[in-house]
Amino acid sequence: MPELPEVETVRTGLEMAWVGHKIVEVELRRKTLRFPFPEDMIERLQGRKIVAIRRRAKYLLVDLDNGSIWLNHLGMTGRWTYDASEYDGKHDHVMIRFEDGSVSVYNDPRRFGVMDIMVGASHKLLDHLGPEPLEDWSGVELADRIGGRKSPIKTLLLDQRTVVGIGNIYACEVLNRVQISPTRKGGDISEEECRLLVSESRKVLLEAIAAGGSTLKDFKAVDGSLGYFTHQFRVYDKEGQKCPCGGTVERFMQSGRSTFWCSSCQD
DNA sequence: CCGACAACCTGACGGC
DNA sequence: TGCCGTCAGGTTGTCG
Repeated sequence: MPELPEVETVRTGLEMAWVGHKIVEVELRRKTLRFPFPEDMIERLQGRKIVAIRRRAKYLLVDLDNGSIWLNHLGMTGRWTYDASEYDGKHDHVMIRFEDGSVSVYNDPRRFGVMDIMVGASHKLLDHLGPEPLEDWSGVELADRIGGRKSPIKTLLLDQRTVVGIGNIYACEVLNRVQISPTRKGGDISEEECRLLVSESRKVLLEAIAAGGSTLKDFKAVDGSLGYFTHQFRVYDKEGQKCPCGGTVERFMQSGRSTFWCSSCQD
């Protein structure tokens, strides 16, 4: 489900619902998602007040009032909702109840999501992550990182070591907007093109955040609202349809993922 | 070191 | 109606 704009949309929603509230009850309906829940996750959350919710890459970092951090990743289909009146959906795996009686439920059909409690400031899953595209990224930085690489630029943009937050939708959209072929080798991308990739990536991500993310099937914000950036897709999931340039959108597989692009304007 | 690929899991959809 | 193959917003680990 979530790339940076979707995670950011969820973060904003959770921030409004959770910050300042104390967790009084946590219930786990199963022992694992992608990894097992930490043994002591329930005890570490119960009785804690949430003081802030941050995002690093596609991870949500929930700051607790004792200094520890509750790490969340939504995988492909993870979703938080609040004020869920029921907690018996087939894929409702986690429930947290706050002091004021409100309830939030984590639902995740494919269970690729992750939850963990960080004790220090670092975590194995965060160690290798590249720059935040909306903060400390630049054309020079990107050129540095992909220089000499033989992998296709599409694959490199998806690699969270190159830059974080970009997934399959936005990688396709950005490459179409800058008219670069997804098959170009990283090492063959000029510094000027890197600058272009950086500025256009930021633009697309910000537009998508403003639209509340992209809803393909099941993505929804915490309050249930849909993401409207889907309507601004130029190529993603548009095989056979018209690219804005007049060409036709094509699809092929790269490293196991579908790439949507237009051979008329991207080269 | 690098890149392709399978694996994790459920559900939706199209073809027969 | 059912069965099978394919694909889906992500990430990790393995193999050549």
